[in-house]
Amino acid sequence: MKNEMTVTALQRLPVYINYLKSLDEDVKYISSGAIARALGMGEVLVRKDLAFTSQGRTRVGYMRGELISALEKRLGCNDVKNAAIVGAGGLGSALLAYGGFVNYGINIVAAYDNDAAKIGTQIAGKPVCGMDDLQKSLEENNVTLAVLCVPAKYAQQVADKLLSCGIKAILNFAPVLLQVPQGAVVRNIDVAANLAVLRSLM
Amino acid sequence: MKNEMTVTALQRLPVYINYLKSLDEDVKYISSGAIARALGMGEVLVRKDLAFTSQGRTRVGYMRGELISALEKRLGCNDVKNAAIVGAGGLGSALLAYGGFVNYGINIVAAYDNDAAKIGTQIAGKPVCGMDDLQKSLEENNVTLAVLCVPAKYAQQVADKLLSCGIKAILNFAPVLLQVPQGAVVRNIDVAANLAVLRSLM
DNA sequence: TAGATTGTTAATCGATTAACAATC
DNA sequence: TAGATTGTTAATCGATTAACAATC
Repeated sequence: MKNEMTVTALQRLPVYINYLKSLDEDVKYISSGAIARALGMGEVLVRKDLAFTSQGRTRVGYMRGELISALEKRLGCNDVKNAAIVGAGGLGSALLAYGGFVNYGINIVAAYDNDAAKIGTQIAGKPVCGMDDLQKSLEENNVTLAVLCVPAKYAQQVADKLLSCGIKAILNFAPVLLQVPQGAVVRNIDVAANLAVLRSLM
Repeated sequence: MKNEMTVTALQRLPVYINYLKSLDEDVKYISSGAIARALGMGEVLVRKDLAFTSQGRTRVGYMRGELISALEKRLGCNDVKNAAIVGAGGLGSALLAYGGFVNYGINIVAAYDNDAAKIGTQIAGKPVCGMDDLQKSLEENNVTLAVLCVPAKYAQQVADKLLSCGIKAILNFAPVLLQVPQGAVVRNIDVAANLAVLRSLM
């Protein structure tokens, strides 16, 4: 299993996983051509993306279950990783309650917020913690991955604090380009921008 | 102002807008080089992206306010467009309350849901409507743009209904590849997949 | 066997960057 | 003027697709 894979290709793995899981249970094997047609992609690209799994069998295709497992393994879904939601507003609360992360071996353990009215409460069964003694709390919860759902205005300063307390990767929903030190990883999701781009494609 | 612009380039326009708006008010002019450094991009790419605005002045750069206006105009932020949130669960409710869409001239007018307990109520001052007589309701609200926040299981069937009732573009949060007819536009945001990809980049 | 399918090498396509003339 | 900056043409880089040998 070779490990050189571009981010572009990596991003397609969840797409394959979702599609493969959506198939009827009695679909045991599937070819690159069938996947490509279903997803509107070129079949060579599908084969190239899936080649690392060594699951392809000539004349047969890929065994669905094994392929899903191999893709999940490549994405790191096997070793469960804890994550925290930072900012327990509307979006943060919704993500706390969202069950979709477990599919990728991600365990949302807590939210962090500095609203005294929220601290100590639970949302969707998960505790809302304060931001004092953040480092200790993150260590106790074994969290190095954060989802940042604070207002844009505070995003950079909260990110700075998170990174200084041991967070290594941030999924950022604020429409702000975070400045982070070498070694930290950030991905951005700007919902409003996505909707604006969609509108201009109508 | 030329109009041939790839989706790739189009997606960068909100990034420029956000950055330019974040600058101190007394920054009147800015060069492509300064923008590039701030955003970690190549400066030629910035110039290419901004050339359509005809705002660049040699030796001077771009006048910030005019540049923002030109970018907003290109994105279509000027003619305000109505949109609906479909699925008034946690995520849908959070998006109803989110104020960031107005920056792009998008007006969230209502939510749609088929939970009788929610229909007729308001969330963040916006009405939650039922899905009966959807076509009429969408027409009355003048909505052709929808944000789909229903569980994956129902995403395709709800999308079908939306499209049959006049919706032309869907921002889809369900981890499902929607099958839509020619002419309809879809963009997908899979939050869990994004977090999984981020994790595997740590 | 013949035919369907994989994986890889070479070619193409599209996006970014380099080079540079134009301008103020 | 000299120097800073733009916009565009040509070159490069990276990702996708075409061609094809290998295989069962």
